[in-house]
Amino acid sequence: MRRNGKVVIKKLEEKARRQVTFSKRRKCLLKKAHELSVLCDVPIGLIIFSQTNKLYDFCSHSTSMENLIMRYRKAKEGHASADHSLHPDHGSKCEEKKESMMREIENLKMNLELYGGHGLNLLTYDDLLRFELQLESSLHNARTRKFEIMHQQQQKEEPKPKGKGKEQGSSWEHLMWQAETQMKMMTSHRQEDDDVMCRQVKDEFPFYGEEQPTRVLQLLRTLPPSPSQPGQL
Amino acid sequence: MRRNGKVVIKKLEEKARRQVTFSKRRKCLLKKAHELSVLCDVPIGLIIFSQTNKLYDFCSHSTSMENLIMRYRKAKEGHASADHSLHPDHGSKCEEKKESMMREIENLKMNLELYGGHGLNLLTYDDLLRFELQLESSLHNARTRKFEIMHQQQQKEEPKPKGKGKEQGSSWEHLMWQAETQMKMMTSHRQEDDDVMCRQVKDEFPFYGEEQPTRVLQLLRTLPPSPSQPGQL
DNA sequence: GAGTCTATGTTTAGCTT
DNA sequence: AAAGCTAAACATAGACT
Repeated sequence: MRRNGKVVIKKLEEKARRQVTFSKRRKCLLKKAHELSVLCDVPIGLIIFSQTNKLYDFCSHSTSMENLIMRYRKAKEGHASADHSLHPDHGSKCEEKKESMMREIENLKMNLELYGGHGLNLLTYDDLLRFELQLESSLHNARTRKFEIMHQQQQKEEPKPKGKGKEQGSSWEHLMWQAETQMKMMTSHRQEDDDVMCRQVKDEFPFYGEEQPTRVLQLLRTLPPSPSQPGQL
Repeated sequence: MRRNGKVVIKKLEEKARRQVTFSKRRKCLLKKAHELSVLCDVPIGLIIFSQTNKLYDFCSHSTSMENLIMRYRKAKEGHASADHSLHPDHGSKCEEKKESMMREIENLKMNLELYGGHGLNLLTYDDLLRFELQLESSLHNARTRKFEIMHQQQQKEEPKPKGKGKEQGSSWEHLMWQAETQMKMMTSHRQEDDDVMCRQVKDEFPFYGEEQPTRVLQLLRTLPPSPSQPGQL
């Protein structure tokens, strides 16, 4: 015969039998939790520890265990005593952090977009002036760096003529000439209108070509394509 | 007839039916959790929220939900990964998201820092040239916007002289003069050296004065103070 | 441990009250 | 909503692999 009667809900004393039952029923319980969460579209969390301290858990698809714990605590708090001990909130910490990161990303993006000409109209006049100065300073830095590179390149090619102090003057002029030529080459496909050039450049935005090729590139490309050309004069 | 076939585990769309099923199955699930915890003498915690946010929970008698949560976190931490204090868990969901957000922030910051002169040495020469063009275009946009504002301001002050097309020429020159004067005033505290000016400007970086006064300001100020002045020539 | 089998007990969908 | 009914679907104890 199979069963000898209906099961009595009482601790199974035979270790082997207990283990088997645990295995079978646990599986089923997890399955049922899943079914309920799907059928009724509700958040469910289930935590089971075996006697050997192994964890078996389930959490409905649409949420996380931490979120459930947070909600659980909030719900308890509501009608129980303002209580106790252990980490008063751990889940909300995570959520908070994510939100603040989100805000940070928004800000960074907004600021980056300024350089694409987007959102300039949100600046005060004063900030606009400061922005202009900032750009000029950036330009200065970029050009300084450019000449630095060109200088290094040149030194590689002609390994030290003689006294170095004096000669720099003439090679410097050469550098300037070189720079201008290159710049002209880069902008040679530009049309009659400056704005066209601007847009062309913006479409090619990607910097950090070596270090973070895909990440930055991808990111910058997902920024709105800097549509706001400030009104024509 | 009663049943028409095996139950498909999919969200019940009829609200009434969903509610009934939730009630029946929830009761059963709680019962099963209890049975398992007694039969096999294991700690179990079950958290269910109804769609109306009502909490139904079960916790095996020998422990408490808080204790289970603690053990749950410890168990997750153990095998997940060997990293920092915060729970690396959420079955990777939360952590993954945070990490990707972190990466995004890093990228955005790196790009923003370029404008402060930081990290220019990581750019390829080619990217540097493109960056320079980008800056020029930004400058163009900023100045266009500046003149736009000045123009609007001026129109407010002298509400339309006569024919509007021709007069613009002269007022335009006035605008230019105004702009230059303002610019000089802003930069008047500048020292003998350009770089000093650059740093001054950078320390005052904040844009978006009106729209997002604290957020952006705060953020930009937390960026490294653009230390990398490209080497002197 | 874990899977299979099967008789039996339990759950539950669809219904009515 | 809740409670009861009933047959079909499902879970599972015990045995074996």
